[in-house]
Amino acid sequence: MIGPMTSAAATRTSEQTWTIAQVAEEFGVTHRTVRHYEDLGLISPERRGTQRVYRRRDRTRLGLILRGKRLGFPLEEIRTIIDLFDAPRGRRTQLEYVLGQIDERRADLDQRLKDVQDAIAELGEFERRCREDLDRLA
Amino acid sequence: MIGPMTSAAATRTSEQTWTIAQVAEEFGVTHRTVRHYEDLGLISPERRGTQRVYRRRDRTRLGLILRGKRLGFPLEEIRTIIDLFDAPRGRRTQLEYVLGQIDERRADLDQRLKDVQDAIAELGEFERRCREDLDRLA
DNA sequence: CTTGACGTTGACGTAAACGTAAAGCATGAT
DNA sequence: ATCATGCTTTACGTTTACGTCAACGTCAAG
Repeated sequence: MIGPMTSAAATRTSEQTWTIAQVAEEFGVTHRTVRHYEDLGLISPERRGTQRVYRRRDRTRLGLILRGKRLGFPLEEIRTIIDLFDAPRGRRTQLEYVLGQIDERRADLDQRLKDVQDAIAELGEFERRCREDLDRLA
Repeated sequence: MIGPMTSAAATRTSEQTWTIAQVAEEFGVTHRTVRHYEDLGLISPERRGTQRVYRRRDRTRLGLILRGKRLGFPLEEIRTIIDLFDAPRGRRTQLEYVLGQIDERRADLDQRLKDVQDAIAELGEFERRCREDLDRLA
């Protein structure tokens, strides 16, 4: 079967769902990787019987996970970060805790931003020198 | 002994050098880490007899390595990148190869830049919602 | 000349992040 | 009914990036 699972006449108004093969394909990872993230508690798809059923929420989290990986964060840290987005924010103390965590994360990301910008700048400078060398050769 | 090695009356005009303990301390890593990078060929300090002698060049490379790590690049890839900076650029074909590599690297870094910017933006949006919640609680 | 303090080379250990079978269900198609 | 597909768990293997001894060299200070 091709395309999202719609279980025929059943849950049409309900949310769209995907199989593990579909999300793995979509995000360019293996099913093993997806299940590994579940083992670590980064995603928790429902079960239709024994099979995993992925919803939009799971795909969103998977996207956050992979972006976090591209930025070099370890999976455990990524888990605490994306859990933060779903954390309860009812009480004032909880909200203040969350806001504190946000500041920590931002400091981390600011460092990454500086790193990337510096790297890009140096690469540009290096390219400029290379082009100079190339011109001199002409 | 404290401070950089100056070998008393000898090489004063020569370059300043450091011991492994000094560079490790300076960059906040262990000596084991520094030697590991050497094993992988990311740095290659000279030897004064049996001991390693680090110069400015080695410290520069070490800085590049650690920044690459913060950006999530594997050490092997980092090696190819920083080797690029020291690559011979005498012939035109070599220069064109280097310029091609630069473009690949830049594409990678551009993706990282977008990732960081997106993450920071989402974090800001999330913080805004949290502050709204906090205001409503007041 | 012996003691530290620091440096060196193995060599094995480990944690993270999966890879890779192996072997068993479940379900639609023939 | 069986057969192929796809999903499942279990479990051991692998790679990366070091940690952690162990055992030895070396050199200035007491």
